[in-house]
Amino acid sequence: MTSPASGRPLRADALRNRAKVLAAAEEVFAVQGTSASTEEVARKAGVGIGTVFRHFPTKESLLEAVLVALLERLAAEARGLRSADDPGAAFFGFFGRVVAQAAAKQAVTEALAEAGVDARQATGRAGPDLKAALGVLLGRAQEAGAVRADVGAGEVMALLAGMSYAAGRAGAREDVLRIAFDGLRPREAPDRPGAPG
Amino acid sequence: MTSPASGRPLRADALRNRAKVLAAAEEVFAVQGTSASTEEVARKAGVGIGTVFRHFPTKESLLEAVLVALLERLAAEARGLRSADDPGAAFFGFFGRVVAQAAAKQAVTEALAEAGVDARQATGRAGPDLKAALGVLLGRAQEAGAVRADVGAGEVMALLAGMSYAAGRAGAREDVLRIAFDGLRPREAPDRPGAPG
Amino acid sequence: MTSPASGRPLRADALRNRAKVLAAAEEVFAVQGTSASTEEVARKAGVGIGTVFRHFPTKESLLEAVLVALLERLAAEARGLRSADDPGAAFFGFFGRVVAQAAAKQAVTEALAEAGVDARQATGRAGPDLKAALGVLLGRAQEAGAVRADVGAGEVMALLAGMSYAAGRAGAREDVLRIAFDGLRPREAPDRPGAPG
Amino acid sequence: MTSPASGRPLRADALRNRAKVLAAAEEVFAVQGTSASTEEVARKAGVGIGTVFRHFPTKESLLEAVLVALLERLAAEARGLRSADDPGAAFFGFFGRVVAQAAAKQAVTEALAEAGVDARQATGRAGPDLKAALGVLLGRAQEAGAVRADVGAGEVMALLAGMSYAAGRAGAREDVLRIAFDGLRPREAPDRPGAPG
DNA sequence: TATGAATGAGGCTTCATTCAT
DNA sequence: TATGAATGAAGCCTCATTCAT
Repeated sequence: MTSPASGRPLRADALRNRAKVLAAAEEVFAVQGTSASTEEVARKAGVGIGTVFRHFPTKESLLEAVLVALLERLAAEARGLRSADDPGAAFFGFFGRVVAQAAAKQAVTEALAEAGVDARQATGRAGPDLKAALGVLLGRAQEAGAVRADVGAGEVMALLAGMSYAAGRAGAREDVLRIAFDGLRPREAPDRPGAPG
Repeated sequence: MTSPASGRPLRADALRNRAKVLAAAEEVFAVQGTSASTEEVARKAGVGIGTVFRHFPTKESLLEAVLVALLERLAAEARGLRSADDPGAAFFGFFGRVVAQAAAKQAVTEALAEAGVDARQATGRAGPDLKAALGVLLGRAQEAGAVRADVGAGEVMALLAGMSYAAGRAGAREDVLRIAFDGLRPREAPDRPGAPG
Repeated sequence: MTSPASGRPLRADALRNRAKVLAAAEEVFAVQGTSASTEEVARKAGVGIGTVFRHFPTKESLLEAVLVALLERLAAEARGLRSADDPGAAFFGFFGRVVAQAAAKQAVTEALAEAGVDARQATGRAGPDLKAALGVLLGRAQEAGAVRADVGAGEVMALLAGMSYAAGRAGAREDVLRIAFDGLRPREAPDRPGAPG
Repeated sequence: MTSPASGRPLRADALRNRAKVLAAAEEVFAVQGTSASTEEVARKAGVGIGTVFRHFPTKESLLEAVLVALLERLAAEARGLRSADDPGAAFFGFFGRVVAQAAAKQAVTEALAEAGVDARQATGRAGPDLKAALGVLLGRAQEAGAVRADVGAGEVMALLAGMSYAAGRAGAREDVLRIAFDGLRPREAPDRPGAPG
């Protein structure tokens, strides 16, 4: 997602501008919600409004780019945990960090929801990419017995979106996450200290 | 919520119009989101734009009224289940129906979120009312051993909002609810180290 | 100006309502300017908006009625001074009181201006009536040598409107009136008792 | 007053548009009063409504700009007469021309009134500037014995506003001005071409 | 006749998008 | 390519006026 739809690679300065705009948009939308004006984004980025529209021909496309960037970052983080020592901790840790981020940036929640809506469309490859990376974490956690076997990546994505929403709007956080985590754990309490023989 | 803020009760025809507007708003906001125009609401209600503003002097006040109406309806339903035979079924059934509604009406989710944000403010008494009614269902379900004892109404509200969001946006539904419900049920092995972090 | 244009005399209660509306309009327009809403007038009068429009079919007609009432009152006061002992004092005193009133009620200035615009039209008989009454005061003051002989009632009306405006908007009052009064006095008789007040 | 509040000077074409809008506003407000619509101003200026709001973010700010422009023009004219040969003629001539202008442009009267209301606030520096320039003309005319010594610039401003109002609304003009001028002249030197012999 | 609810034109303002500089 | 001025559709809201109760 670093070149324009047209194909041709951007000049270095144009690329830099694109990045500035994207960063500004991320922050502005995070703070003011997605109804913030494009002008505001331009101001924050220190470029003219025309430059914003040159890189993102539509406000919607700008919004999409922000969501894609967020999803890509999450996917990258998930991929980095692919071979963590403790698969359960990796999975739950990742889940928790995403929700914490979402509490601060509404756009994260939207990105997750968007990605969940069938995991294609607007966000292009980013949704499926995240889902795949999350699927790997999930699989390993399931193999390790830390997560019940009968849930799939799709459900976890949805749960993630829901918890992110709850974290951002409704005042809860840890308490609600605890419920979701317990719901994700194996019912039988497989091999965990403290369970019956 | 059937008389205007000003005082004196409305004439029968005015009351009818108020209801028409409210119903139209509910539907319009459900379908198009809360950014739908007031004009659209008026059109759907079959009244002039002036009539909408006579009853709800601000778009915000109209939105609030819609949310309050939704919350009141949910609270009423919850209160109706106060003495249901099977407290567990009552609680989980209610939870599930709310989420199902939310899948169709985005406004329900917003109402829940709004209500959760400390349960006062914009939605007035409606938020706390729902929380209280839900608390009763929860308490009985807990007494009956159908729900774990260490969760409160606030967390359930937040979970409800999150699940509603997930249901409406991310494509899931029953599968995700299953996880949440399992998380709410008492563990077979009550005390167990390892909470989310 | 106590019966409707239609002819038929009003019932006692209707007449009372008309008066209430007129009084309310006078006060509301005085305080908020002529852009105050008709609804506000109805509220102040304690009647329904429909009643206001029954008596004054147009906002403009209501405004006119207010102006006419003011002019009639001024004309009546002027007529009451017709045979005052000191014609000069009567003339200047009247002038000063009108200006003082105008400082508080913007509508007075508008009434005078309206009346001056040819002294007919909108305000009907009221403009000419005031002009005539003022003319009498002026004539006697001129005969008594208190006012220069080469000014007519029309010019005095215009001067009155101008001073009223100045008094209401620009911060002046007595100082400016003094200039106008000196301008009205005969050149030949420099010092003379009776200053503005 | 040729650059926007924001800072940086406007591009040539933008400056031209700003001027067009201002001129149009001046004319529209002159003819229809200050309640004329912004849309009308845009139409008259031959620009889109958005352009008007880009230069003047509020209707009030547009109105203010018009008043300021008028006051500045008057102040400039007054300053140009600072060293006129005949101070009396300069003073009275200026006074008369202002009133004549006001007869055509209602906005002039409002500008003067606004400026008189303490000579600050809305019109910023423009009010005091005019008052100062007028004060110079007045002072020289007083030194030359053409104007009585016991009036100040404030009173003259107020008188100017009043006469402007009278000229625009009440039908008078020269006759009324004559009264005001006589009121301004020194009492002691009734008929006077050029001063004492 | 009185009431006040209903109406809708019209006003102000915002903002995504286009285009001349 | 970058800039930011210009555009105008569209949104919210007010208010004079009409009309059913």
